[in-house]
Amino acid sequence: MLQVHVLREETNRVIDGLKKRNFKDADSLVNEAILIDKNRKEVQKQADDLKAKSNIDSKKVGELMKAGKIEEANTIKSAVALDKQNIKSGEERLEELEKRLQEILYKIPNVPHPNVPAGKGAEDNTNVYEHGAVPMLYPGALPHWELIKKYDIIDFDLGVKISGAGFPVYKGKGAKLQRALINFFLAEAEKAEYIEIQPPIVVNEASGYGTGQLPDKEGQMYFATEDGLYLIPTAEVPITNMYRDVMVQEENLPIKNAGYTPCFRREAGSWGAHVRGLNRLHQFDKVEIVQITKPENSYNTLDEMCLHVQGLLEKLELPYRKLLLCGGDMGFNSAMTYDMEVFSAAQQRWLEVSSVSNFETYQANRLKLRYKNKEGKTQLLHTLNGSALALPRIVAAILENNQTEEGIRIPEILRKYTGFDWIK
RNA sequence: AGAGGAGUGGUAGAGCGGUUUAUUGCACCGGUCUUGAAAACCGGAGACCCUUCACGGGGUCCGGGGGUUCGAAUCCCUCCUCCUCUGCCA
Repeated sequence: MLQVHVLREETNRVIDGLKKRNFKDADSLVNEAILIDKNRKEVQKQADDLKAKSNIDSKKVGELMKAGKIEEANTIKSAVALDKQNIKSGEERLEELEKRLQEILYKIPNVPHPNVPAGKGAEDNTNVYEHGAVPMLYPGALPHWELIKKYDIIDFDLGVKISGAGFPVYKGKGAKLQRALINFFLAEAEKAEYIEIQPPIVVNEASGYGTGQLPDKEGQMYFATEDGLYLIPTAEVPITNMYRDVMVQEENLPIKNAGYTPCFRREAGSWGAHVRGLNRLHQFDKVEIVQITKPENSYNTLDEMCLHVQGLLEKLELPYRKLLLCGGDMGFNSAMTYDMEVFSAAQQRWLEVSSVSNFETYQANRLKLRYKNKEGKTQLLHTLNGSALALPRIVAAILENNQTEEGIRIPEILRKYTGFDWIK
């Protein structure tokens, strides 16, 4: 969430920025937040002054009692009791105002970076880079949902039987390919000096709020009602929340973490025509990279993280393009996002396999994630994350792009992880 | 899961209803001394909110929340976490 003082001091920048997202209520929400905050300050001032007075009076009671002046003490006592009433009602109003302010702030998305183009949706994203040639497939080449049956490596029907749609079972070389990719991604992350994390894959409510899945997106997460825990939709949630309420030492920056986890998404309402096979699942595997940086470094870091992801795709010999998302297509929390899409040759479609974002202070403000700068001032840090990478669509592209009449060729770089060169 | 114990500033650890603006040691930072360092001595240190152009001032924070009281780190309730013992189980 944005800081109120930013709304107050940079009102026009915020409102103009939000308009790039097509965010309709920008004017009214921002102005309402400023107004409530002003009100809040007045109420707090009154309550604080009254508290200061009753603190002094209470101390006086103690002194008078000690001196044996019971009469005078009792007079002050009753005065303090009256002040207490007023303090209590002031605090109730304060609490109410703070709650209302918070609710409004939760509704305001992050302000896009100046370089983010305005736009409504996917059609307004900017293609900033393309790499690799689209492979020519032999006649009769198959989409991945046919290939997995032909070679018996992933079984959706079995998943339906034991869980439901969107929970595939990986078998034999399918399972090993999956495991090989995870190991490859983690090894590459380690080379890039990310510390590996194995976090819990269920999180509490506070963590959901910390990274911004709550309060709005609870419908997208699986929820264990008995224990009040959510299944994570991405490793971003547990990993970034490790730093909730943390004051980082400057010499420990930047923080670089990478983690492999399964991810769970209910995908309520997002099932449609293009979601066959591995294109969209309720459970999938992903390696996520997370960085926490000083504000002045975060955009260099965003580039660095993109290049890391691009390197992975190049090593896997997958043709890809890099998109700068427009305001309307960006996630709620993000100030700037690049998507990486691989070309899946049999489907003849671009598939999103990574999303790399800079949240600036938007998450850090909720998380209370800060450091002390050289002047000794406490400052919010910037958080960033990116998929490196999400597995299912990578698997789909590898299967489709590398198919031959003899079988599916495993990319060179993966062979030491899979232990086999072909799926036949 | 049951019984008992405990959660205090970076850390260790006092305080158990009003001289606490929370003792003190260690660690930390600054200074004196020293060629330099160590030791010694002196001094300083937190977070958040409000107020002020600024100096400063006020408020809140002793695991979280609630209560008793004129006044709570201190008493009561509740939740969380940790430790010990018992039970159960990968």
